[in-house]
Amino acid sequence: MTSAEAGPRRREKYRHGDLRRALVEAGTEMAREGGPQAVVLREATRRVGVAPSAAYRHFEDRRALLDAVCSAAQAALAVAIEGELAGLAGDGNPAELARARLRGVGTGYLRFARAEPGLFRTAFSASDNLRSAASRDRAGEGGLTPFQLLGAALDELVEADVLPRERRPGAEFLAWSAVHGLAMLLIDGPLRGLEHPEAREVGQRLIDMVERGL
Amino acid sequence: MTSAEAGPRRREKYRHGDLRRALVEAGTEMAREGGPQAVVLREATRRVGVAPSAAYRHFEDRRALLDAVCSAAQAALAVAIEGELAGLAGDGNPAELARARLRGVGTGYLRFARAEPGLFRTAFSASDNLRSAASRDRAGEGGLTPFQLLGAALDELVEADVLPRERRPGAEFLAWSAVHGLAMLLIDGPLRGLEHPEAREVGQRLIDMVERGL
DNA sequence: TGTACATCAGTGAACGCGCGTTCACTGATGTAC
DNA sequence: TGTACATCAGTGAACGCGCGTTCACTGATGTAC
Repeated sequence: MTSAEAGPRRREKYRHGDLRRALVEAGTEMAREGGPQAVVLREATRRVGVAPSAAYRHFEDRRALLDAVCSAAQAALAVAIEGELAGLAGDGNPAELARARLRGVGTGYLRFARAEPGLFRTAFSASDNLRSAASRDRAGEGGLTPFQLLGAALDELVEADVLPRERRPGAEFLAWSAVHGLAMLLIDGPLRGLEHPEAREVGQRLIDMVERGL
Repeated sequence: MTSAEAGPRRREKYRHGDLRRALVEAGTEMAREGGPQAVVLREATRRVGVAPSAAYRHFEDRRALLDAVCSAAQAALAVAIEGELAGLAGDGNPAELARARLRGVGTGYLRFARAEPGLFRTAFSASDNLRSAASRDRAGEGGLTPFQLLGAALDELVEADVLPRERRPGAEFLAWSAVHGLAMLLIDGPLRGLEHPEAREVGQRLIDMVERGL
């Protein structure tokens, strides 16, 4: 920032300036293409145009880079869910809106899994280190992680008297299980290759089941 | 077989006799310890006590070995489910029995995932080649794959007039999604490390949700 | 404003590793005569 | 029953590969005087 001219190729300097971010972005692109396995430290430095050893100024080891990419993937999932929720209009009835928001979380989740299977798989390749990482890094624009977005939707359902309060504790694990499981079946399992309308339909049926069974 | 004495170390021969099976067993043991990634061709030959190249008499490549291990893992899952079903007594009421059998499928599935996370992950690391493999190799004692066991349980539910017939098509994907998703959360996800009573309880709640919502 | 200097982000060469796969081979086995 | 032989399952050495990681280094940067 200081007094650097806003020249076009100012990144071609000896000091990169933002190598950490650049490596995470390269790693995220690789995860998008091939899942967590494809996040290769040497390849990331190659894409950024830097020596392999340079990565060790910013990450302790390969796993630390992967953890950062994993956080980025979770944030991307959160953004996808937020995008799904943003379209929802509250036309009066709060119960209906709360229902629609829960469905939106599920729909956004499934949409992301199908659109970005590599990132989706990466988002769930957590190491134990990551559990203690700042949730900020795994959050979307609104500051909530995917899991927190689901929790918030369930809270709204309780507020709107749709979900009995005594059913609320632990409900996120039930809803998440169903949607997460379907996502896995759609991208890696026996439902792999199901095309858009059918995938969407089974997704809606599943969300129906959750709403009814919760 | 022919005229070999039933000596103790007859396997120490130059010709192994059943190398294919031995390699699949070694690979399965490795999968048990570390999931599909841990199925390493060279290591399998090492464990069996044979040269690496010997594997190529029985498998086209590493992926073919992994496919065989994957089938074995699915068969093990089927056996676990069968074991869960075997304990069920039919004391009259066929509707109750059908319900109990569906729950048994889910419970066996979850039990296996928690008891054998490596094999469980391996069972779902299917390659496209595997889709055309004989279902016999992926089946339990009764000849049904895990998926077919679930389908059969749902059929019984229809027969017993518990599940409306028009709800039956595609129902296996909904039930499977929920249970599979919870299994993933329990072994790799945020519910990792949940101990037996709690894990069992959330499993039962999930199965309740499926029964109610189906 | 000008110069000396400490800092530390990135370099480049090297390491050991274990993998999957290939190839010409060997020798125990069971069969044909 | 005995011998010659074809078969083919397993050998052993070698290959190229790309990985993660280390280490002594260098030189652009910003700061202290």
